[in-house]
Amino acid sequence: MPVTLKELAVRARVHPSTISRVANNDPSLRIAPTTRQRIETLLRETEYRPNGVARGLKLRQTFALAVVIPDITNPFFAALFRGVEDGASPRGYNVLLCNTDGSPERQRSHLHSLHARRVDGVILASSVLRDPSVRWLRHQHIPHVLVNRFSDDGQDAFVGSDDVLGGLVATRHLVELGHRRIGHLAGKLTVSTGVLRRRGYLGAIADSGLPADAALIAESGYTEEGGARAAEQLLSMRDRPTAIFAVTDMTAVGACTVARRMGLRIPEDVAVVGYNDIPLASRLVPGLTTVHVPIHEFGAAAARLLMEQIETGEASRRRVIFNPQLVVRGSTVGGADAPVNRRPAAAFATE
Amino acid sequence: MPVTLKELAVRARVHPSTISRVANNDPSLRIAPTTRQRIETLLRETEYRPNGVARGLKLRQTFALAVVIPDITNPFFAALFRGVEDGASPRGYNVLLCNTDGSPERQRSHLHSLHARRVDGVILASSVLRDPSVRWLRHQHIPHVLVNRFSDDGQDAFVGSDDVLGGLVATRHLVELGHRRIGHLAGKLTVSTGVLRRRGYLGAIADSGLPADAALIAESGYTEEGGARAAEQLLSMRDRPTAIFAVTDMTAVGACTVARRMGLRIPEDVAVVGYNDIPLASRLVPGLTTVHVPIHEFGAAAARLLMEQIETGEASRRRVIFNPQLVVRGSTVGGADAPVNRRPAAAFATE
DNA sequence: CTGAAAGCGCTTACAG
DNA sequence: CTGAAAGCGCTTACAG
Repeated sequence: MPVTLKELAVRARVHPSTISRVANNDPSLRIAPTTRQRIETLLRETEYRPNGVARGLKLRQTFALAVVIPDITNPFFAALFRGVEDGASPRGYNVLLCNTDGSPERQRSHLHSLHARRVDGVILASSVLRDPSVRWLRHQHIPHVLVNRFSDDGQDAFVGSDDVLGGLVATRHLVELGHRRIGHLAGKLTVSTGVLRRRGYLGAIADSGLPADAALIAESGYTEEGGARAAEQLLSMRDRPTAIFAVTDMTAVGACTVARRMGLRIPEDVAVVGYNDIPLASRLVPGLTTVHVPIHEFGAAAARLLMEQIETGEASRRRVIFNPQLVVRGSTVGGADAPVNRRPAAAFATE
Repeated sequence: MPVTLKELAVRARVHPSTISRVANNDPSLRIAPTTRQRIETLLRETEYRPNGVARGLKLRQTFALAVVIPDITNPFFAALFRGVEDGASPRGYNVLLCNTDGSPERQRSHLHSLHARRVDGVILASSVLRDPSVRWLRHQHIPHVLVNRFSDDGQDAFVGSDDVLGGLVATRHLVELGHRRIGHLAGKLTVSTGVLRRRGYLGAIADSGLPADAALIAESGYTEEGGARAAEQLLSMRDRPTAIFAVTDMTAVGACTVARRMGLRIPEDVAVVGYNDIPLASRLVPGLTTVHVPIHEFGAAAARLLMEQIETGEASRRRVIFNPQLVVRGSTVGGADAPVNRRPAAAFATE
């Protein structure tokens, strides 16, 4: 059992409160230098560290944050988590990690458990539109920040990218390469990224004067498997698309696998664009053209926004929106994977 | 502010302890059915959930575990974490995640912080041999399990693979393919996996009757960059190796990148074997031959071993050692990546 | 059958 | 200059 204030008090022949004050460097404490000396030595000898649980009960602050995501084995969320920890850890917070696998029920149950644990705040990257769990967070006055996906527009602190713009530049890139039939592996209409990236796609098609064709949109969800399934559907059409914009890199990976299995060459027979620029994207052969977003920065910015709420005690609706940037690789332009590695330009943040 | 026992007691006109007993389904409680009814309704209406911090203080159990790893963006550790959470979450534990980036100082500081927080136990995957932090965990009687790497042989609960055997089968595979000069990207001698996999490599070389050549061993550490650097050194030799066994998949990835940049074909000019079989390994082109270990199971087994210690209150030195299994892909055998093997990997990843 | 009390280990406003 | 007390929100052995 670690040493307690009470035990130290006995050994130093002072009151426990005095030990506490010395340990916490209470500036209002006037104390005989010799007594302070004695206590400080004792503190060092015993390596005293206040019991965080008792401290948390008294102070009503646990210095624990939580990150709730679909799945940490997706590289996107791993990078996001690092951003959060790198932002929060230097300021004394520890971070809990909860995976939902996209299940609203698991999300709900995790949030209840985190609330019972009195975490100081929650970063949520798994929300859907009009998410009951997010509304519950607001109702409970639990400091929270949504990342990547929002729930009710403008109602919560949020960090993400301009998904309409991202969908637009991705699709416009394909238009400019001369593609006339461009398919879209679409996210769900219940998720903000799904709705907005699709809107960007449709906008670019409209701008280009190409005919809109609903048959070119296949809902893939956000999994590699879903991407494979939806791509198979598009690529089996009589008049199949020569290019595909996928709502995420993982769905794009599924599409590439299927294309290859169908004997189609990338990019000659079908060009593919993803979204997020996860580390995997540049390692594929050919490299995956994708919309770069600063994932690590998402996490760090979310941590900042969250700690700000915790420290001021006020809920915030601040939004940090990063500018997405197209990164061209071999999956759309043959030879773009030249050995010389191109670095994505720094993204611009608006706060 | 969430509702407390005291407030509920006032509303139900009973003593707080009675509410607590009803909420916890205390079997020794004899209570008038009508009173119980009244209390249960109140509990439901208010969605009462006991304050976990207060509960933790009283019960001396926080139902929080911690996972300490070098870096969650390494797919190996992401899969490991999932295993832990999947094992611990159904039993009511939440899991904290701490990244050390391989720094002993960060590891130490994280462990101190976790101890102050009174986590019920720690799963540590970043230990070195004779690790002072691990000794500190033992000294503090903090339930802990080491994963993948051990510190002092047999002194702690441990989950891992037979690293000597793994190094042996990987290297023997290259010998059997006819390679006579086989290089090794070696882990550090301060880390158990580094020492043991190297021992397996040396054993296979000795068994085959090939001459041992110290120049064929280059220390890479465990990063992709380290792998690239060390591989460049080996592949620049006059009498360069025709095959390389890398201590982990990530270092193997670094080696492949360098080989390609030097104009060497894989596997024709240089064959490469990794270790761990991270999800990335099967997606590379060519696929990476590697030593498969059940990463998710590592995490789940570690969680089991840890919860066992927590629940019995006794430290354990139990060891769970998995058998490594060679997986042959295109990085050592041309054509091993035949399309027929190329099902999309089972993916539960969402973005 | 239910209540009153002690105590987990802290912090801090108040006394003296 | 330091101590004594209250209280954060629970649980549980003990009383009645």
